[in-house]
Amino acid sequence: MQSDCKQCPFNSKAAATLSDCSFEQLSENHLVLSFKKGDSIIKQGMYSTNVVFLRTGLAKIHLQGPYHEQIVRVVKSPTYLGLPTTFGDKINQYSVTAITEAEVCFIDVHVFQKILNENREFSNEIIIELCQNELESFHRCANRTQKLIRGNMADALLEFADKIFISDTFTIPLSQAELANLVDTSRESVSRVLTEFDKDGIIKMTGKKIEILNKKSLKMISQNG
Amino acid sequence: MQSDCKQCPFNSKAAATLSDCSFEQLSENHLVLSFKKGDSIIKQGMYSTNVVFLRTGLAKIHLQGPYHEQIVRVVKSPTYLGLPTTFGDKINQYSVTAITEAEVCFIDVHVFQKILNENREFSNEIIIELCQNELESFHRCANRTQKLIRGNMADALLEFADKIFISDTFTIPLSQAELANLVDTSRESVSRVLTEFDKDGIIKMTGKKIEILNKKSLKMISQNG
DNA sequence: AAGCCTTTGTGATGTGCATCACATTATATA
DNA sequence: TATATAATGTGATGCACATCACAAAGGCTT
Repeated sequence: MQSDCKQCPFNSKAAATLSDCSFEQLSENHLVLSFKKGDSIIKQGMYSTNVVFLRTGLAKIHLQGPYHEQIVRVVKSPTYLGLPTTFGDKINQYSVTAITEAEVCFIDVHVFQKILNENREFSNEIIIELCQNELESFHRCANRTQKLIRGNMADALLEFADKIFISDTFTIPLSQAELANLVDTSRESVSRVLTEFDKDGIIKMTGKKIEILNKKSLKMISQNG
Repeated sequence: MQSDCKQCPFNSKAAATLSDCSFEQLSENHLVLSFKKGDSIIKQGMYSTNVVFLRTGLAKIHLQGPYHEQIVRVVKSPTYLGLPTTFGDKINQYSVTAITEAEVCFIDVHVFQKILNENREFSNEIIIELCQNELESFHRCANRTQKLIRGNMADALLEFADKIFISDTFTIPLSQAELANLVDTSRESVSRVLTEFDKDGIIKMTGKKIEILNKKSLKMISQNG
């Protein structure tokens, strides 16, 4: 399925700088697919020659660690995915899986490269995004390894509220086992910490729904133990 | 101090694609400085409008974590540093410190940006490098958090041997306290593990010099506990 | 609604490693 | 050469968290 990229409401900031000609190339050389929760969008170890643009929905970036699956981060549309594969050896070094319904554009590498070369602003935006990712990785990694579980769980909840859902009430589209892989703990610890937070009146859990009642406390926990 | 960049023997793969004109711009708009071990090249929190090219020597990329300093990784010349600062808010988000004698070129951002825009190959190379960094970060982070100390120490030693010094005998230009910040442990654990490895005949320590005697064992330890 | 599989809650137990504490050895400085 | 300072080695202790082991509850499927 093709579509007119210029009309796409999820046109990224980077894409906004493209020439009409480039838009046309994009429109004619991409594929839009729909994914259901749990569907694999990018699979670690597989060959691929597409750049992926997550148009709508949420996804998890994850990879096989030495002992268990590791969720690197949760991403929100609109965003590009799989750039390292595209510019590397074409073998996906990580997986991306939809954690909500999602629409995804697959763009052929050669087209993407061509557009990149013909649009300076666009390639600058891509570089900027990659740099931001690098910084985020650094800080995320330092935090995860230095903080205790309660701190990391607090961070995760705050990120869902402030970055992903932009709301203090949300339903995390991950099981506790997945949360554990995101926060670097065991499933059991996730359960324990969440019920602790609930008992302390910091959050309110109703089924899988979470409401943050006391953001200040969460931030305190994030900073101390 | 200026110099002719085209003659620079540490001309990166990326730079090799530059036009003569760009080389001239580079030559006229950069500064070469020498650093001694321990000197700060980039300082977290400081304003900066320079891209840094590490021409010779080794450096550590490090940042302030929530509880203690964290060494993100050790880098080897030739390599660019501080790109995220350049393309971000111009405030350094991490520090870089020389861990051996080092020569460094400071290139003005505007010149660098201009060269980037005028040389597609060059900007492609930069994108590729950033993508590789991202992948490396992912894997490094997954390993560090999942493996036990012995495994992480083994990885560190293997990296020094295979990636940094390209030799099984080397002197790590870091104190054990710094190694601890690199490997996510305590100084004491670093000491204990190293003496363990030495007693087991896996490495031979002579002062600060380390000789890897049994690389197979190190790889085993890296994979298991 | 019955049965099955997945997800979640919670106690009991064990352990890897941080932390503390101090001895010992290198390195720098006067 | 003496003296302060930093870097290392090594034991003893404690604790955060993984792991194990079930029970309970939700969500499927037929």
